[in-house]
Amino acid sequence: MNHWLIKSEPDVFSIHDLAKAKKQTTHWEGVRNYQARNFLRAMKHGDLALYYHSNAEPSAVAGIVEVVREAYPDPTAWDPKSDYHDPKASPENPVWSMVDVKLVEAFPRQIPLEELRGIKALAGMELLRRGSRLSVQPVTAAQFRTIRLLASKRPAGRP
DNA sequence: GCCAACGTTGGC
DNA sequence: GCCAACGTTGGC
Repeated sequence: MNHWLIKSEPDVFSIHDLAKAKKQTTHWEGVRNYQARNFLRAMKHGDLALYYHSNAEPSAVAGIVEVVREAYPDPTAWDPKSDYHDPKASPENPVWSMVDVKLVEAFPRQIPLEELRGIKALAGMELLRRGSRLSVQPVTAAQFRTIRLLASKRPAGRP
């Protein structure tokens, strides 16, 4: 099983929105970066992903989701009314893909980016790379485990 | 709101 | 194929 990290701006769609969604499941549409798309296409049913809130206060890992449907065409790409419209795309040539993800857990304590930066075991994470803005990215099983464990503990350095 | 970093576009 | 200009992402 592979592990991933997916970003969403909570003002657009937060993990709490996902918790309220039908079957706590959503289409992960709107990815318009080829590298991110290729990672979406590599996702397998049952893979787990960290759900990251970007452009948030604070930006943080907010929970975990599970891939419940593997990549298929993203119809918002050829919808001229969609914010995600791409004139290159059509039903015959979808260009872009999406997966379906289902909520596994909304962390009772979100892990802010600043805290992640202080953790040695996470030093190699793509998310922490300077200038990194990839919205779908792989994480190692060890990184995934480290963050999941952090979410169940008090913040580092507090009594 | 600013701006650095990055990806994409298009002229040549 | 190069690269300048532009648009976007996302931390701060």
